[in-house]
Amino acid sequence: MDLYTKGNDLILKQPDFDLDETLDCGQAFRWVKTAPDEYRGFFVNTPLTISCLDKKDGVFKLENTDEKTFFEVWADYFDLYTDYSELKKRYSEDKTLAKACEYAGGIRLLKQDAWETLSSFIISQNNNIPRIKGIISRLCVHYGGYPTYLQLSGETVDSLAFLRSGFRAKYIVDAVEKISGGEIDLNKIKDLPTDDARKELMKIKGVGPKVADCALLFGMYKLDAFPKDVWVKRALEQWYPNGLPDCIKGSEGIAQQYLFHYIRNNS
DNA sequence: TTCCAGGCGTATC
DNA sequence: GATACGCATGGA
Repeated sequence: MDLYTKGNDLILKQPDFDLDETLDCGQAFRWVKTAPDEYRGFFVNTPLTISCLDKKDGVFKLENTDEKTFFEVWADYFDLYTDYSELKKRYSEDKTLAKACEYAGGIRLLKQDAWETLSSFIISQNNNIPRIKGIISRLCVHYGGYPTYLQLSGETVDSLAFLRSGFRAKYIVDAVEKISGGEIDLNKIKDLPTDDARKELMKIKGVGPKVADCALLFGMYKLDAFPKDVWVKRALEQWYPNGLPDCIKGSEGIAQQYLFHYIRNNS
């Protein structure tokens, strides 16, 4: 990571970072492509416009932010303190992962907000990415930003009908009730071992193993969480009938991102 | 029209 | 514990 100021812009030099592969690969749903190699989005409600000036050298322009916010928010969000070259080198001991890392070497894990991630992936179940984005967009337009669980407390299945989220509305309501009521504490869950944290999250209706693992991985940075959606299940059947390779141990979740993206775009 | 989507709750064995 | 089925919505 190398950050400097040029006029009114922040310039970031960062290898192993591709905007399309990272911001539009199904781990976050609120980044909007505003031009080729340019996205606008948020960490919760902190805005950023980011564009790539030089793909080969990994040069990015950050607008609508400042240096203080970069170090408080974005450096962590984009996981810039992790060496992805090193990670990919380790993953590439496995032949399939080597191909997946080569296919989309600019994927990074986004370290997102726990509540936004949990609620977004509740909405994601048995749903496709364009429609997930639509539901979350309607939610944010309605509240003028991504709503906290406190803002949502008091909403009902009927009052959330404008989302057109189908059967998922009742799950959102249950998550809001349990979290705003104190029955579930996301900050405490963050500090639990992954298996215990998963059990806690699954007390919420509509949160099963897959949604829980997405919240654990993307929202609580539990790297050993390994969400198994329909695509990853296909990848496991096709490439790993005898189990996952040892070279991903300790950061299974990041390897999962490469596999998810690879099989989704090559089948 | 039918099938599918970053699944899960419920019923049944 | 495993398996089968329904579920809201909308795009292909």
